[in-house]
Amino acid sequence: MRETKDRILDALECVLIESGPAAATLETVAARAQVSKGGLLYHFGGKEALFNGLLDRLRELGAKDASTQNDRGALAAYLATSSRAEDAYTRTLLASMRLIGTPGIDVENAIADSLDHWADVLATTIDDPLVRRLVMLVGDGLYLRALLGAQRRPLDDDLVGLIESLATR
Amino acid sequence: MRETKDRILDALECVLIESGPAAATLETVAARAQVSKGGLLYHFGGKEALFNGLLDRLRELGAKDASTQNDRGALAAYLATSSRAEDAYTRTLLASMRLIGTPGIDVENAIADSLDHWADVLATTIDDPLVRRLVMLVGDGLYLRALLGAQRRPLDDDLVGLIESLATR
DNA sequence: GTCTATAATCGGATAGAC
DNA sequence: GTCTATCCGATTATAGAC
Repeated sequence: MRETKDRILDALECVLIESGPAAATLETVAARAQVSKGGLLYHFGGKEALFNGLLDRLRELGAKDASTQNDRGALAAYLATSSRAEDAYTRTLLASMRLIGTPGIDVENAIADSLDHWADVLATTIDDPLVRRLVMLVGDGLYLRALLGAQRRPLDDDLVGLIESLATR
Repeated sequence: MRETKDRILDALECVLIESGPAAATLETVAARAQVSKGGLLYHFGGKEALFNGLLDRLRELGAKDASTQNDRGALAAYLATSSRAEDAYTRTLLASMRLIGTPGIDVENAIADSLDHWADVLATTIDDPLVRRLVMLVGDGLYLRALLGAQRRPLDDDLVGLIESLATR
């Protein structure tokens, strides 16, 4: 069976995305991961440690994503990722966003870093820093909509085309 | 002295923005508003009612904003608003965003409506629906950054210029 | 490494005085 | 309309068995 620690973090993501931070009690998360409260507390010393565990995973996945997609069409990849919640990275990011404002952990910085790391990836494709910032903001907007739970309608091809025409002019 | 109800909602906004939803207990909010827990509960029957009170305020301010800024340069107004947290509307919106994922109240819809109402305002300025969607997403991105607490650097004039050139082409 | 039981705390909500 | 006192349930965390 998969590492218990990972299973617990998966469970945390589920609970956060489905029911929000208030529902993410130790007991609920433990039950979802099929361990007892005590079992969970063996792996994560407390609630803060649990949440920080999620942020660690976010940083990990972010780094992996960056190295992978450096070569592919970065722009298309970025816009696609922002509007899709199926891949592990986006799931973790969305779950982490539910923790914004939790005292004692630096969610905001972890997320901002995670978003900003795309700027480096995009730099290989888009020369104009102004256009790059525009594209970043569009991506951020897509993430906000995803956070609001908007049905994840894939970005119109037309809109992608418009953005690409800017990126390559 | 200002209406107690309003003072309580002001206090709620402060607590939410400064310390997040977990810190927004009845006691903390009441203290900040300089009333007792009992006093707060006289005006809002419970926690859900309190939170819904904030969403009501959001809808109210949104409607007011819409009618006011219909005539001005809507695009510039929108982009400016998104990146500023001083005005009442943006404060309320940012505070409401901290409630995303709270069970029992429909924060997500209230916020999505609030953001979408700008689409109508922008329609008076931007004909192309594609460009309009692009501008909306940029605005959404600015709000996400504001939620993350990014120092609210005013949007570069250059970027506004780029967007305006799209809007009027 | 995982469990059960329990201690200690905190937060929401009620009742009733003023 | 506002306060204090109180109750009750939920939640975090600890202790110790297996």
